[in-house]
Amino acid sequence: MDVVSPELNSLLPDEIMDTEAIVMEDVPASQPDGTAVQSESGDDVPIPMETDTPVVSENLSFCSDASSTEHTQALTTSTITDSMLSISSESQLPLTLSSASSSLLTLKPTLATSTATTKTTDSVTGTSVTTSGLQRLSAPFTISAANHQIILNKVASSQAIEAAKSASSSTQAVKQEGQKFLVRTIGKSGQPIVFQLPSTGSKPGVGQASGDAKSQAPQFKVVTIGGRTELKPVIGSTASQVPTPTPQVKTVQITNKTQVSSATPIKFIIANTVNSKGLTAQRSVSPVIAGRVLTQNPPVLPPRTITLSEPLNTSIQSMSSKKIAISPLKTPTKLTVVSVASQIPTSTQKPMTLPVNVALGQQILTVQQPTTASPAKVVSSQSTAQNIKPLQSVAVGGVSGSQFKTIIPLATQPNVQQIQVPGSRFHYVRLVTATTGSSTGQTSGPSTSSIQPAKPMVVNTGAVRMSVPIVQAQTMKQVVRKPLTSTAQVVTTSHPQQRLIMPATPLPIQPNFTNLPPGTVFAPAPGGGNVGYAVVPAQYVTQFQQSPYVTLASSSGFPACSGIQSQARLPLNGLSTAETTSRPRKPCNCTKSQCLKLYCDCFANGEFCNNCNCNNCFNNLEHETERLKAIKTCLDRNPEAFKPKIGKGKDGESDRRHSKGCNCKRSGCLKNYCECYEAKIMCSSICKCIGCKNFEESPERKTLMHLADAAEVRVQQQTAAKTKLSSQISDLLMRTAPVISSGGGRLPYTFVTKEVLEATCECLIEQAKQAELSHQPQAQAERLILEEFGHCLMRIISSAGKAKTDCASINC
DNA sequence: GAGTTTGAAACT
DNA sequence: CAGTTTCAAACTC
Repeated sequence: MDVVSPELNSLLPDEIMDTEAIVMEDVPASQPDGTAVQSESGDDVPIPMETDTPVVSENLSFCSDASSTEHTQALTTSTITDSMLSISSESQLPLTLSSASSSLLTLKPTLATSTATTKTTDSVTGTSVTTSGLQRLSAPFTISAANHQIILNKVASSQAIEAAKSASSSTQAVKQEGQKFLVRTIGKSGQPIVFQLPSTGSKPGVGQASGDAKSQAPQFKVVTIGGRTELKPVIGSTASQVPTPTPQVKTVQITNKTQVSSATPIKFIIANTVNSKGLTAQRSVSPVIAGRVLTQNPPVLPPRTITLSEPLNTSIQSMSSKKIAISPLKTPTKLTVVSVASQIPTSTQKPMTLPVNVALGQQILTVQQPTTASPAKVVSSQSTAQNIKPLQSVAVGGVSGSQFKTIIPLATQPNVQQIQVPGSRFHYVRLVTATTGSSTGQTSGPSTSSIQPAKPMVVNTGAVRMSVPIVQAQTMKQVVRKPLTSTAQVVTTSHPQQRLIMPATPLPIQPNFTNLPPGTVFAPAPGGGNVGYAVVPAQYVTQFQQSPYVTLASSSGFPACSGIQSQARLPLNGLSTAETTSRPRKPCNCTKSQCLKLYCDCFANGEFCNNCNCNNCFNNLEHETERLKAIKTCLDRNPEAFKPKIGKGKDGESDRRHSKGCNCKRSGCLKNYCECYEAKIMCSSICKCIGCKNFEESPERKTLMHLADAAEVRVQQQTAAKTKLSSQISDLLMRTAPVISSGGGRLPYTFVTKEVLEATCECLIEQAKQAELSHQPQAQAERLILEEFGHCLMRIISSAGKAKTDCASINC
């Protein structure tokens, strides 16, 4: 993934982290204005994420400014499950699409002006749609569907509709209700898709659209990408028809733009023309597959990728070869949001507004830029949420100044906010000062934790060491990731005192919470106030919660660090917390690495050493500086160094598999040397092991499994036997003790002297030897030993009773 | 418990 | 990226 440039990153909201990639790529203005929409169906290889959280639902709210009358939106979605799509433009045409199921949605308004030129080119590597001229997105649209596709065409092109309908077996009822279009029975679930238009009804391009429709009939071609039919507009233009250079896109599997072909599922691509300078520039869109920026480089023009939050009207042309891959999300569903700005040269230059709300899974990301353009309204609806609570916030931008709406109400204390990242091993406690408490409480949404509600803590960040440089962002938002079953969260804020948790420079530390080992403290941005983020192991948070008032005033990050350095109970290598808690981590024995390299399991698991046998250990808060440096080094070497190695595999494969695969050569992957075997998973295709025997049908593996099971059974039996014996002894003591103690004598166990104990052990050992010599089964041997132990106890008790009786007689 | 084996991590 | 070295855990005796 390309590194975010500082200047671009400064414009990025922090919500972009851990979400689907959102890329806006701008092409220098050396070419006629156009829009290149790259629909791509790259490989479905999911990008490793910090969590294995599958995103079931997607919410996408896309709002862009088209202050001019020209506007083009192209929307192509695929694999949308429980998705919500909200598209809004400054041209007073907010759209809200809410769809469920895996409908393939294509929203492509035709060009509103006769000068518009759209040309679709295809190549082996991709398909691009180049739009020249300005376009207007206006209602009414023609909605047609074909194979879970919806085509919105402002022009009621009966031809296209009929063609689409004829090709579609699914029935749709397109109903226009005032400013709403209700498309029912879309897709498989029948979840209605609502295209909601602004109440003003002012659709600048309606009349014009009709004319355009006549003069320029929409041309849609059915393109099947990834086995799904996609309608791709082929819009002719009276203007200069500049052929679009064939985009050089990797992993594009669109082989035929006009014919149905089978390919991998296409990605979710939104192409939207927005207002910007240099509208004559042809804009090339780089598809992003699973967070991977696939740059299509025009033969002449360098690729340029801009962020959604970038003020396009000011800096598009000044940037070149800058890409930002926003928020790869670990999900099979790919999302690519491409926004292409175009503007009529003669139109009034208006400040670009590109508010974008992207809700992915349980997240809604909001990107907003101040604008002076006409108000835009984003209406987001989430009608298909299954496990999602009602959408808590809908960020609205596009109006002059900040016009965010629906900020998640925060129930937590303003000073301290806990962020729990699903799948992450760490909790993140946002450290704020009291002066910022009132505002930060509003803007951050730590209440996402469904497991550990935040509790008030007194945090003094003034002395917290800020070790990770973070450049202040223009907008400040927080990413709050929630478990799947939790409520969709939107954390949107424009509060200036919150900062972007994302390096503005290509820091080795990725903008990824899970990459941050515990103890990491984000430094406040220069002038950004004393707001820091401390990455704390989950255990620490738990401890903090147990002690509601914890003062973090130590320069070393946490006071009394030694006192809280108990072993963190964090999910390790894909194991659940319960698994890890039930199996305490082994203490390390590092001698040379100072426990600051991944050789050390403690360090690798993001834990402090505690009760370890290591020498010269630096993996503690006393050596925070060295530790953070080591963390940085590790992340520099491997950004995913601190991520669990065991993650979910592809569909159809085992749920758990090694992220990198093993490289075993001599162990046959049947010893704990093998990380796969150690994790109790089988080797996968990505393993590079030699002589692997750790596969499903392996007889060796089965044998080992049987042996392991047998051993486990034996352990359980022994445990049960010991428990039973203990119970029996306890009962026996309870029965005999009153009798003995009633006379004022000693209890039976007081007769267990050293000599008695040694004699008992000798008896037990002798019994074991006899059992071994007689080749008794282990279970039988254990039984005999236990019986002997019982006999010994009985003799002890009997002797004790006899001794007491004798004593009593003597006393008499 | 010492020594050996092993493979990941680190290094070149 | 490949080969080598380092390292600590796993394993054996």
